[in-house]
Amino acid sequence: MSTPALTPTGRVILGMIALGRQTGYDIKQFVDKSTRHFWAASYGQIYPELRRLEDAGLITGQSEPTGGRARTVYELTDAGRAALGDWLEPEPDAIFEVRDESMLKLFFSDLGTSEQRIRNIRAMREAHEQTLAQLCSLEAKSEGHLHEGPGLTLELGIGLHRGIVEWCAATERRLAEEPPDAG
Amino acid sequence: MSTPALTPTGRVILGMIALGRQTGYDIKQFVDKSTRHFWAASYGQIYPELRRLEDAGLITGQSEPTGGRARTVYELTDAGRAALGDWLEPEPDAIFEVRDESMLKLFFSDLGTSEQRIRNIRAMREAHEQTLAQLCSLEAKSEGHLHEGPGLTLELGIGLHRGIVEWCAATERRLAEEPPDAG
DNA sequence: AAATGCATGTAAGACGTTACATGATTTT
DNA sequence: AAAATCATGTAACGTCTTACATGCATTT
Repeated sequence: MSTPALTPTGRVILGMIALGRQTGYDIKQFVDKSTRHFWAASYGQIYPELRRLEDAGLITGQSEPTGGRARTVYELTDAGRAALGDWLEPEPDAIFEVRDESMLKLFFSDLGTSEQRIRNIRAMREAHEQTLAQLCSLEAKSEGHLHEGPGLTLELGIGLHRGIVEWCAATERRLAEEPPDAG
Repeated sequence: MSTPALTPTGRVILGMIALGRQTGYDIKQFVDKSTRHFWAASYGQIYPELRRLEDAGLITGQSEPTGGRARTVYELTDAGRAALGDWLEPEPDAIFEVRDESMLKLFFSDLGTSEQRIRNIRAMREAHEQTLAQLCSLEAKSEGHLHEGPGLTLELGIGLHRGIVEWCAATERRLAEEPPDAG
């Protein structure tokens, strides 16, 4: 028999606490700086989920105010470590979901003008160039840790966004060379 | 002033009807064969959303049974064409979301063994190899339409999944060469 | 006769974001 | 004195998946 399944947000929270993140606020900040590009979380999920994880006995929280400011510090229980260890095991049906509105617009772009299609690809490229720049600035700060988990996902994320940017650039050139209405 | 905003599932439905898909069932089948890898939709969303779009005056449905089997056929109204045209315009803040559980496991993989990390990357590669194979078989069927919308998104999807597969393969080799515990 | 495909739909629950609300501490 | 940061939380709403239920038509 195995430990009960973690909810989606529970997974990232448990992992973050295992990495030493202590408060809901702390977890949120760190998620935004590290896993956001492949696994996001909002306060509206995090705080209720911390309660549920505590009720389930996977974490324990202690009130540790800073001056007059309320603050709850969490750590893993043995059950929490076990649940995290179970979840960490590879599985063939792990979640992989993409929702890309620019690609959807591109998919339907035969319904618009060819000029609109090119502008859509350009907007797409610019958005991914921004994300790429953010990821690259993170990489610069984490020199020498590229064989560790966070370094590996960062490297993969950079590769993916760079791939999209390059495909967009190449496609922009290709479409510009083509006759606008070759039926 | 502009047309009212489309819901997420409304976007793909309106576009699919514009492409000639007539029934909810038809839309679902086609989504699964074309946009699924970057924009999915389920029956539980599609049928209620068809009602809402009709109530909003963006599509009209007619009952056209096949023998004794109920069947409702939809088409766009002028308002629907206008709403679709508006949405088709590029926007810098278009939705782009990824949720990749294998990457999350990889991110936290310092908490497990290095052998587990490699198995995780292998599982990840195998999953994406499957998706890649499916996309490639679609590409084989759509020869000569690669400058049209669906061809472009298919090409991009293939590139992305191929990129992931290659990164996994390269990283598997790299990690196999490394000492298992170089602190 | 059975299996597959066509076709529609709902109900329950899980999941998620956004906006709002509050207030202390620290930095500028 | 103001702005930014630390810190917690909720309510409303939007969205989505899953599982279930039904039944005809076509193919094997």
